[in-house]
Amino acid sequence: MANEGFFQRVYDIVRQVPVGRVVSYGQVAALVGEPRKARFVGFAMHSSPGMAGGVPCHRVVFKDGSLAPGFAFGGPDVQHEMLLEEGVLFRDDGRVDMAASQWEPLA
DNA sequence: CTTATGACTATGA
DNA sequence: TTCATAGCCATAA
Repeated sequence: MANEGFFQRVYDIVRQVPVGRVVSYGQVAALVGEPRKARFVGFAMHSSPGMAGGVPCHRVVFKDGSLAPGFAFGGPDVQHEMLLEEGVLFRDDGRVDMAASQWEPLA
């Protein structure tokens, strides 16, 4: 493991995110051991096989809890709805309540 | 080989 | 609080 491409490692982490939880791009990057590649985490999601590949890219959000504008499954509203279905808590601003729904890796 | 691009984040106004 | 800019570095052409 860990010898695969950077993207492959990102998919591996995102795949471990449980339902009802979200992670920030920077957090995923940190979990793969490279916190400076936060942008490529998002880029990896763009190239990700999606749910079909076991990569719930809709659970990956900004550190702020905002969703990706314009690159979600058809609109941030769709991603927002999907997360609601998974039990993710949202604030009135339309942002994810990171304090309650951010995934904390259990080593 | 070089250049351009990007689902980010931190910082400053 | 929101908005704009800089730095970040892998991937594609």
